[in-house]
Amino acid sequence: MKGLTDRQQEILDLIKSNLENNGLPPTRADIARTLGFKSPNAAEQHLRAIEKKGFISILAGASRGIILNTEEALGIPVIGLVAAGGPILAQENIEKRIPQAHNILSNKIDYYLRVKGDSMVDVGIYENDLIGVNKKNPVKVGSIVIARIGEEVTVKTLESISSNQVVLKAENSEYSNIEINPEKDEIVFEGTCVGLLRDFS
Amino acid sequence: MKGLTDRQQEILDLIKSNLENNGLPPTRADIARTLGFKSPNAAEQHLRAIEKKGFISILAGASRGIILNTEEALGIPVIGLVAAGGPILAQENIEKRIPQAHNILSNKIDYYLRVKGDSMVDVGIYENDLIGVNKKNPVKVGSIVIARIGEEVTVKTLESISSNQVVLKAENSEYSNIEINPEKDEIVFEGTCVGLLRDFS
DNA sequence: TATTATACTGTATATAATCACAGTAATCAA
DNA sequence: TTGATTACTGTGATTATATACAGTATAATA
Repeated sequence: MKGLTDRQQEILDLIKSNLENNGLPPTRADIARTLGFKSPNAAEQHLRAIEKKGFISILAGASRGIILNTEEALGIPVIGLVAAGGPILAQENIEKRIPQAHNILSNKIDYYLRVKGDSMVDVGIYENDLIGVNKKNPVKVGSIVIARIGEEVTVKTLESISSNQVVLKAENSEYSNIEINPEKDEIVFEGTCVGLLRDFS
Repeated sequence: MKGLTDRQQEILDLIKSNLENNGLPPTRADIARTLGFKSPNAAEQHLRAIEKKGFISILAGASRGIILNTEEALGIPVIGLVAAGGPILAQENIEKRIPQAHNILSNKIDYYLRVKGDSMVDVGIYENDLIGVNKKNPVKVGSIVIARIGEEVTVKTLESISSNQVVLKAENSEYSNIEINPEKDEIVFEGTCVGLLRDFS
């Protein structure tokens, strides 16, 4: 799945905004009109290119038959138990997907992670809550981070960080801090916590 | 906005499922095929009737030009400050709407209410969280209820209830319980808390 | 250097889809 | 018992839409 050109991206965005604002995909003529093409065939050919790259599917013969294949359309993955060893977002860790509805949470969520244990109750994060994780947010002192230490994934507040010591703070007085020497033990920051979902039973 | 007949409801449901599963609205022929009509015109006439009752809009001349006007399509209202006196869901209380994406929270959410104050921190409900409120859930002892006492709306745990005393418990040791005699003071249960959304900044 | 991909215009056509018109039949309210 | 609403069949015109074919031009790739 290669990357889209600027023009192709523009068309993909147009399809998304059409779906969002009007509730249906655009026609070739719609696209041509909006982007100023004089021929609907220009839109047709762009759509073919975008389909070839895997971002959409085109239903043959159907009017407005454009289906999004983007991650957004699939939904945001919910990660339950993380299998030891592999990457968090590996297929086998995906418990389900939930529709991406922006505006629900204001920050970009790459995936949801189901909380195990009660080490963060003092900041209102409870067992079985889903925390929204952003992979690219800069990890900074004071933010709640998702860290992988060896094969274990944990959620803690980043207390301090330096070249030879990382301190992760559990927000529960019954737990003690985790201190890691990154020169000796492997620690990877998977992202920061930017949102939270909770179901009451 | 009158109610739909069974058949009309069936067609509205079909439109919704088509949108959800295929990402685009059905054609008249699609509807006819799915429901076993021998004429696409049967679908046409049902759509007109549904439009007349206000549940959809039909875009003249556009293929698949069916737009949902249902509450689900508009999104779930988010209630900020509740104006004194009026009903919670009054237009002026609606801060914004967020897309209804089922699967996000498993329970039915009628509206979201922005939390004021810290009276529920001990059960992990913080100021500015959005709590998902279900209006029809049976109010029972132990559940978190949204209650209107006189003109004020409050979120508390229902501690006990009888004909002459309702006890609402603040989940914060710095607050004391609220005791109300429903024979003297007006108390209305607006719903129960079934979900929670939080944004981390 | 030939080839492929990108980014279009322009024309044409088959067919997908809306939608009007003409009926039939049953139910329900005035 | 007349009219309105519901719930369809059946036909066909009109138009909306997808999509093939024939070009032009530029930039990147092999």
